[in-house]
Amino acid sequence: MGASKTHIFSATHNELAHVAKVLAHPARVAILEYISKQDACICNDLVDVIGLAQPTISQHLNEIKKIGLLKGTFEGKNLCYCINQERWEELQHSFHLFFSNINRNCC
Amino acid sequence: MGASKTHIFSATHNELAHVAKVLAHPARVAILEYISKQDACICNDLVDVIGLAQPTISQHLNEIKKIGLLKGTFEGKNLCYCINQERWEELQHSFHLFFSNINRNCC
DNA sequence: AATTAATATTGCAATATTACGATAAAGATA
DNA sequence: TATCTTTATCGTAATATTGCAATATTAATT
Repeated sequence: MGASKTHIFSATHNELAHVAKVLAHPARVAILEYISKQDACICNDLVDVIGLAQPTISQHLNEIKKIGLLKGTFEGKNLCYCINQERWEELQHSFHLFFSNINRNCC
Repeated sequence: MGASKTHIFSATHNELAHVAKVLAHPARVAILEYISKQDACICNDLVDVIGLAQPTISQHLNEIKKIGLLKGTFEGKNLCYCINQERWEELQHSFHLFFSNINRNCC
């Protein structure tokens, strides 16, 4: 087999897993941290900052974009993007919720 | 190629990615949520609760165990385990830190 | 010691991810 | 229009993950 059986899990569980998957690569963690700490939009220094080839960075950025964490313009040469703060806080909340639900009386 | 270039990233980034990878599968999210909400230790109902074959559950549990999220006894028939609360809070803090660092003045 | 009931490991097939060279596409500038 | 600069896509090889059947292991019970 090899494909995850997503249909047997709840939407909430699938969504958290889907987002976690994007954070499950150090390059994407590094990219997100770098962008989120910038004062202005990002243009083209990620390849130098991260240290992976340009196509690889482009693919990682696309994964991040797919879960809605980036906003800005993505057309042609003058692209300019940054963190989508609303989505960021949404995901922050999802992880907070997940980690909040723990029972204290156990072994 | 195909292998992540972990050596070019910081320990912090690698660690967060490593933990996120464990959360990057709905079965493991479901398992963690189920265990964390139990009043007592877990014995053997996970296969029924989750709906995957016993070897698959065992493998997922092992992934969770590897990042230190489970504590208890894991020997033979009478195994009995639950969430390692200290580690849980440690990871909670890591994700909180990651999501806290965002700059507000952007596009 | 044999049986039973539970989890762990092995082996394998299917699928997904990672990375990058080559190339394409888009837009600014000469 | 030709050129330059930058990002996106394609193609491909290497590696990792997912899932389960078969089997092994473990320890309690008979």
